Order: sequence, then C-alpha cells, then structure tokens
Amino acid sequence: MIALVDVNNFYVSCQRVFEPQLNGKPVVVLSNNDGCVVARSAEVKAMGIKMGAPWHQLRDFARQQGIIARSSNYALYADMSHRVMTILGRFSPNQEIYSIDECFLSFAGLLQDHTELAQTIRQTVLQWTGLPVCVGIAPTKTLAKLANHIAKKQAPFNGVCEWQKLSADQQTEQMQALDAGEVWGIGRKISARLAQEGIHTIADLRAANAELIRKRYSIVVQRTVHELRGISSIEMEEAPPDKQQILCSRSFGQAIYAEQELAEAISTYIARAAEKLRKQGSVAASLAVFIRTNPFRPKDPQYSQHILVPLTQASDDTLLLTRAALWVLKRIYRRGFAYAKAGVMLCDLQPRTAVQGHLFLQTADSIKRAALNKTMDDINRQWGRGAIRVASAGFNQGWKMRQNNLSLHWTTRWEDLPVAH
DNA sequence: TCTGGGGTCCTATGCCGA
DNA sequence: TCTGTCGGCATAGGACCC
Repeated sequence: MIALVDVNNFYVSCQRVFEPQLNGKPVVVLSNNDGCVVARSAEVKAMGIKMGAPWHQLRDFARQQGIIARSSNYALYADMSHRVMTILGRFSPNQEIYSIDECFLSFAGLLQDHTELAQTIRQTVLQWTGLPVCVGIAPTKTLAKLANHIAKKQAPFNGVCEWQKLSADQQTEQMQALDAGEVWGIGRKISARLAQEGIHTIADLRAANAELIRKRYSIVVQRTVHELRGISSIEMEEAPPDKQQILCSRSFGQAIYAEQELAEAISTYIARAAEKLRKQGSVAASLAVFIRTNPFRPKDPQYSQHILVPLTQASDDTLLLTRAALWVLKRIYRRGFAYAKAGVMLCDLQPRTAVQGHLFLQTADSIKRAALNKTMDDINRQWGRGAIRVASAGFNQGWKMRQNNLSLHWTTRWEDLPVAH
C-alpha cells in the first residue's frame, strides 16, 4: 500500500506559518519575476482565479478584492520542504520525495491501521512545522494521488482518504464525479482527445480498452489505465537518480539590449548551474545557451536562438564553462532586439569519476581549479549566493528579476530570524 | 510596464550500415 | 552491383509533472 502526502497550498501555507495575519485572507504567491500566480489560498481558489494566471492582468481585481500577493521565496520553501520530508521519513523505511511539497511513503507490511497512522502524520507535521497536509492511501501511486485529491476536496474525509476502505460502488461513484483530466498523467491535450472518444470521467478511463489506449496514445497512458484498476505499474523510486541535464534560466526584470548585459546574466546562470553540477558530483560534456525576446509582444521584432556545443573535455569548472557559454553567446547574439529571457543548459552529464582524460589538454592546473571551485562553493554557502562570483557576472545586474513582495528569509538567514515577544 | 522555472519520458523521424 | 529492409542511434519536439 502506498500513501501520498501533500502539503495544502504549499507556498501560501509556508508564508502563513510566519505571517499568521494571512490566515483566513485571500493570498497568492507569484512566480519568479512576479509573473503569474503559482499558489493560491482556498479563498483565492473560491474566487475562480486560475493557476498560472498572469498577475499584471489580475492586479486591479486583486486590489478590489483585498488579495494579498507575495513574491516566491524559494529559500524559505526549500527549507520548509526539507523539514517536512525529514518528519515524513520517520514514518516509513521507504520514502520517495516526488516534488517540493509531496512524497510517497510505502505502507507495505504495516500492521497499524493506515487511516490512524495517516492522522498521526498530519498532526505531527502540523505541530512541528505549522503546515497542513492531506494523505491519500491506495495500492498504486495513481490511485494514491486520486485518494489524496478526494481527501483534500471532501471535508468528511478529514484530510485522509484510504481508497480500500471505500466500497466498490463508492469508488466508482468518486471516479464518475471527476474528469479524466484530474488523473495524474492525463494533461490538457490527452484529456481533450479522450473526450472526443467519449471518455469523459475517470470511471470511463478505467473502463477503457487498455490495448486500444496503448495504440492510440502511448504506453504511458496505458500504464495509467492499469494503475486506476489497482495494478501497480509505476514503481517507488528508492534514491533520486542523478539529473541528466541542469538548466538555469530567468526572465529579466526589464528588457535588455546589450550583449554585455546578456553576458552578465549568462555568467550568473552558469555559476548557478555549475554549482548544482558539482553538488551531484557530475561533469557536463556539452552546454547550450539560449536567448529570446518577449513572445507575448508579437508586434515587437522577435528573435529566439539557441546553440548546443560539445566541450573538448567534460567539466564542472565554473570558469571553463563560463568561457564556453560566453563564446556561444557571441555566436547567437543579434543587436537591436529587446531581450526578455536567457538561460543555460548543461547536458550530457556524467559522473566525475568517469571522465576520460584528453590527450592534448593540459591538466596541470585542474587540481588547483577544483580547489578554487570548492572554495567558491563554501564561501557562497556560508555567506549567501553570489557572495563571491566571476567578474563577468557583473555588479549592477540591472536585469535582475522583479520581486516586489518578497518576504523575509525567516528560517535561513540569521538577520531575518523571527523574534518572539 | 507587467505572462515562471526546472525537470522527465516517449515518439517520430531521418540517417547509417549490415 | 543494385535494391530493399531492418535495427540502432541521435535528435527534435511534444506531452506530462509540480
């Protein structure tokens, strides 16, 4: 049996832990650059505001309705997530952290009543972190997700839905009441196609011909059908696999024109990506850079370009990767465009231990260089990101993203530590 | 003025050599 | 030698997730 534990309105709930005056009020958290709505409190959902809605279109309405906005504070969410996951890990020997706010726990071989245990989990997480969670329990991951959804939406469940405790008729009723698009793995496109074939509800999808589904859609959708029938087809993952690619991209606070400014942004992103790369002990054998104008302003001249280049030797060195990325930037940069976004991607990742030496490359400095990178990582960990950086990352950074409603870093910065009176 | 960021997996396609 | 086929591989793009 598998439990899915999920924090309700995670980002909003994190904000409320440290700003209790936000409880009961309509609150949204905005994406990077204060672009669109990425988390909504129950009050905001009730107003019909959609996930992903552009904030600039909502601002007037929000002001009228008294909606409170916060810029996203990822340092806070990452830290709170870590606390929640650590607590949840105590309840099962087998935990798969699926995203920043949810994880699967294996309840296999557990003697205790599952619903009781899930209630204990809810109380513990709430008491120790201040965050509300709901739990879905079922024989497959897809059903556990569905049960979690039901636990969240239907008050009588009191935050926990154990699928097996519903009768067959109740299970069917629940599935008939929900659109197929609510199922984990069925997105907008596939649910639209399913609807054309008369498959509207989850019950319809469960009853569909799995072989036909495989032919018309994909093996992924077929697995989902099996999972809905209680046949486990998506396994628990013990350890998170190493990343296959590492991407860092941002929209700019305002449009930028100069190659110099793009170079600063690219340097900053490479430094961040390389840091992640070193953290997982990998090296990158190729690297991509992209820049683009704002596609939401079709009347402006548009330009979007990216190039992927192989590196002579796979590396995790910030300086080397920066040099390569700036070289690529020179190739794709065109004057006269209003650039809105840029990014870098590190690809063809390999374990550092598996790197092949290069016959013609000097590596005399490589040990020194590794030490330098480690020192930079140490300094930035202790003093905050960007405390030490490559000069090409610049010092003005006029392209930095907007964060007009950023809260304090209550749990990760000493000077922001809340004071109790 | 103002529309996120970071991933994964799968399929289709085209090329190459056997 | 020519032609057809097939599997493997790389790549691009689409779909999904949060």
